[in-house]
Amino acid sequence: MRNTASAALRQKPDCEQRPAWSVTGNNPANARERIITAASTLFCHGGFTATGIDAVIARAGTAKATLYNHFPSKAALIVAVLEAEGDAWRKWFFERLATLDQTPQARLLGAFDILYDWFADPYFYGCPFIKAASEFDSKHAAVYGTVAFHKRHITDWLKADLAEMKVDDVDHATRGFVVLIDGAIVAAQSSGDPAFALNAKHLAKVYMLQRCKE
Amino acid sequence: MRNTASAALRQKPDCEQRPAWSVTGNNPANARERIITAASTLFCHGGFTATGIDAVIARAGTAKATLYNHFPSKAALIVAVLEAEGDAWRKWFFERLATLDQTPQARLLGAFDILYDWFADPYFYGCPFIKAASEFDSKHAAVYGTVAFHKRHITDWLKADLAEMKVDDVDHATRGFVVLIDGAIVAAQSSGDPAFALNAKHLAKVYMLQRCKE
DNA sequence: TACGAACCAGACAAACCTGTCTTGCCTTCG
DNA sequence: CGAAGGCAAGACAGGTTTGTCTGGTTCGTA
Repeated sequence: MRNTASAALRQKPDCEQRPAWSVTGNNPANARERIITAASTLFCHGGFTATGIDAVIARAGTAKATLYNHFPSKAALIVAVLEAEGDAWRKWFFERLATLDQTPQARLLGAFDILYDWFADPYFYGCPFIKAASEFDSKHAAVYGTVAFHKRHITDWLKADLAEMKVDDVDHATRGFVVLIDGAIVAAQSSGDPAFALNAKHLAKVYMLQRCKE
Repeated sequence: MRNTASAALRQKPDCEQRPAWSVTGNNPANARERIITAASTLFCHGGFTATGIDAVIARAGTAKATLYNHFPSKAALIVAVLEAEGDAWRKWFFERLATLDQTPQARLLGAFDILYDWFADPYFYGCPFIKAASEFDSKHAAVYGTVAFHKRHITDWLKADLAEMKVDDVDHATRGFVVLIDGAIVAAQSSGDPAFALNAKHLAKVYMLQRCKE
């Protein structure tokens, strides 16, 4: 194997750090959380398949047996990572959302400012669920279950706010906001420019001016 | 290795087919094209890293030496696949775009109908460039070069049409359309519902009504 | 102190992955 | 005809991956 070009496809595990919104950033005594934290960082930066178990335990500082004591397989670890990432992200996002003005308009527009802060984090790595849906086929039911669960949370929130605004067609409007949010995430991640959140916000504002009854 | 749960992370290579827009769908005598075609299908469905060289040559019906005669490494094959996918997709997209009315408004809105047809293809697997940008770190320069090249084509087209429309701020408007297109792709792919193209189209229409000078 | 749970370290097996090389078939062209 | 080149088939090497197992250490509690 003299051809070493494939080494360019593997990542160096040292430089990745946890983003600010993550709860499990510091080193807790609990081995399970250390594994989840290390795996989240490595999976989300280097890819789920490309990152090996050995890299995870090296970063977590645990034994391999400990990992397989907590998770029956790498596939189960991936699902657990996605669940933990979703929990932490939603906690961060909805807590920040709760500090905004109590009108649905203010929340819907302010959400894009929160997205901006997410994108501007120096350790921003994109949305783990979009990554997982990109990397795995839809046949992987467990992975796609976590994707659907997260997306359901977002759409439930959007629907509630849009219904409160008495918008014409709540479902239609919700799907429009899903497009704006997903698009902002992908554009910001693939370009590295967090300002796409503000472009999405502007589209949302124009939409709300034209669509809102009151 | 009695624990076989990780088998759930690998794909069955038989069921994937080429989408309708693909040019290299049929089996040409040329070995290089057969490899590109097979690799495109397998990579885009099963993931770039998770798909092995053996699966590619088995589907292409070639020898391993033939593959390494045409491509120096798997990393080079991935780049070649992305370039071929981009060429074929842009050819399909812009040829369909050319059949639309010759006003920039008609082209910009009609583009979302073309996206709808793309999403509705039974073998739609999302955007290879979004997949690649999700799976690989931005440190992989060759991969990210193809992503930037493709994105540049799209933004150049958007900018030309928006400038022709004499929209207020062409760059700002272009970024808004990038959000709409990326969002429609991701929402449609992760949900399997092509109608997100029409939600994006509606947002574009509202935006153009409010923003266009004439 | 004794005990047990949790954990670290690392050897190990079996499979798989990338990349190289050999052999031989078949086509094409001088 | 004969040489050459493209290609299929597949063995092979070296490394990596997931997952298991053993042995020893630490820590909390009775």
